[in-house]
Amino acid sequence: MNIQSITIKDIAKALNLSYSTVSRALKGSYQISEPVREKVLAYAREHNYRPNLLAQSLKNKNSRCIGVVLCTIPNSFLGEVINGIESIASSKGYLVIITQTNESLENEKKALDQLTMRAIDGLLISVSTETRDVKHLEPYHERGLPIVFFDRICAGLPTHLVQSDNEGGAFELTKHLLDQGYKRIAHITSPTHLAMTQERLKGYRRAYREAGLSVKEDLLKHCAHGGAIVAEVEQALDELFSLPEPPDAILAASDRMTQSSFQYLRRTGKNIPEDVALAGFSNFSAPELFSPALTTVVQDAFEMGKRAAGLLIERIEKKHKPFDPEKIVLPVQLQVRASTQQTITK
Amino acid sequence: MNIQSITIKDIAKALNLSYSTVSRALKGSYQISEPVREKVLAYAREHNYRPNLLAQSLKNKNSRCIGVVLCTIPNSFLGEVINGIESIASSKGYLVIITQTNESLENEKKALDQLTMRAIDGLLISVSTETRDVKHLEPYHERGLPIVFFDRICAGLPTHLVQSDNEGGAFELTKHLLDQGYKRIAHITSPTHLAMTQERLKGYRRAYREAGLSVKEDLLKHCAHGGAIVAEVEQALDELFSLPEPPDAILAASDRMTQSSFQYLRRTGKNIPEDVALAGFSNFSAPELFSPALTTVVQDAFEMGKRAAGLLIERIEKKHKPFDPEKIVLPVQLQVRASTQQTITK
DNA sequence: TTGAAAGCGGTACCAC
DNA sequence: GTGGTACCGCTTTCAA
Repeated sequence: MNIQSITIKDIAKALNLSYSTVSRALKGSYQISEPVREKVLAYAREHNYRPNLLAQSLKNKNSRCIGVVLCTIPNSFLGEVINGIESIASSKGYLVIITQTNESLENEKKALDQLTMRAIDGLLISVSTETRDVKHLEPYHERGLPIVFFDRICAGLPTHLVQSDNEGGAFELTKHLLDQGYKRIAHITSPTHLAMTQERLKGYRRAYREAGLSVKEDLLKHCAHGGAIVAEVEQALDELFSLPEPPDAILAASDRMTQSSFQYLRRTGKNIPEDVALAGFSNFSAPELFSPALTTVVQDAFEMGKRAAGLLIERIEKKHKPFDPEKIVLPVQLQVRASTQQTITK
Repeated sequence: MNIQSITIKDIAKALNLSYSTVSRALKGSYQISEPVREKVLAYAREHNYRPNLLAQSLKNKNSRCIGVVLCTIPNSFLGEVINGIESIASSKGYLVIITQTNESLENEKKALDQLTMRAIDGLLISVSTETRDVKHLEPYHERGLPIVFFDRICAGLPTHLVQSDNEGGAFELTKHLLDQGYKRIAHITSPTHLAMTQERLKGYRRAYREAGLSVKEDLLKHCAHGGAIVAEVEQALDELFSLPEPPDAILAASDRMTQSSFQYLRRTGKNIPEDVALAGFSNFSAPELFSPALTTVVQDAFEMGKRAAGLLIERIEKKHKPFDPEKIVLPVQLQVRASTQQTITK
């Protein structure tokens, strides 16, 4: 479909000018006489001239589009990240194209294919749970596509990274739970090969260590699809509560895992926080409206989007200058609410 | 940025063929000899040939992209609609480009501009609260851009519409509240000029009428930004609870309004459902986890996306055939929970 | 069956 | 300052 009204050639013919003159006039080129410029601009305005961005992109080899790859759009955390990205991108005149992986590496590759065939100027990516390395990204990186990782970063490419303080968040949350007297804190999280998972585990372990306690490995559960499938979270919980010593607290690694755990506990008649405490990395918009109100580690999603987009666009626009890969770690915020506060000490 | 490896011309030169032959071979054109075709395909595969979609689009005047315009991405209802759209679009090989209006007509126009300059093949749009007519869409429609309205439809264009049964949903919810003994049901909703608002009001009024009661007009509150701004919802509630006869129930028209109302009631110490009942059009993923569990009218968001995308792509692919504008009204589902069930009758 | 060439809409180099 | 023209990568008509 092409909704083009008139082209540069039409203007040139109508005004008896050459294509190049019209093109220059339209771009406000310095050396075009005032009268000609005005004539062109007036005609263009009057006939509602609109440049064909496809043609421009083809010629200029840039599209003023940035591609975003993430696992899923309907997600309170990622939704806000997207808004952060858009706020920066649109202010700089970039269109944002979002693609979803649904946690599949296959889809991730397809998305990259689609995006790059359309000549995006840069890429923001939060990898899928299935992604173990950056092999599929290397060809693009080598050809000069600016890439910035956000949220779920993946090592191996000398480029910018923007993420939350996963280690710190997990540490604080675990410490809080231990302080509240919970001792058997189950951690439901993503596959170990993800850097994010490792970082959170590190914080979790550090809190135990600093409390002089040892981690029970059977309380660590990894969901292959990062909680995207409710059944995998339920299975993890089934296993946890079948243990000789079941957990007295659940630390979930994402919105989806937190919610599925919540529903599970509710359904199986466990009282929160008396029987089991529940807390998670979560950006629900109203965690205080849950019953009980939910303790969360909140990430600055909007800021993450802004920073990632900012770094990406900077790289795009200083294309040929070398740069130092930056790693931005955004602070997270522990919000303690009723779901982890027991009145009596165990 | 262009991540192109090799072009058709490269292949042609390497194989000593003409551009056109290569182009045809790549497309599997019928009249290309088997050996030539295989040679081209093999070479292309080996050298990782990837077509330049921009060039194809420029030439073919179609881009296999569809544009989506909606108010905001981080929204549980619209997020699911997007997924519905993507499920159909990607299965048919279309890339989806989503743009947000944030409830501003100005942004809506800009988004349309961006999308059409990039030659989208079709448009899915849920208009902003500020949008009163389709004037800004007419030029595109007239030039042949297939358009399908979804969710917030806007009359005036002979095209497909996909929406929820707003009238029925509001009717059922209001009837339910009346049945529960609530008499002064406040309705917090969007501006009256939106068709959706009118339809819901119609259902609301019908329920009152059928119950033999008359509607108190001072219980109807319209939020100019559709609830996007928390303050406007709070102001509406302030006004409602300053009335000589304050409401005993709140019927909110969207997720955002429902949530803001919930927070307001909580903050001002009103008990739900004893002091005030609360219910709304809402697609929260876990309304049962709220305290109290929330009565909702749930829309089939995913289906809405699927149907809208399906109709659009059908129109795109049968471009020149005439068509009958269809209006699809999807059923909604009333889910009664604790927030509207009082134990004692007033 | 294959090739030559024009053209999609714009840009930019090179002349004048 | 302005014009002529080649070219971005691909498609397609027309000829051979």
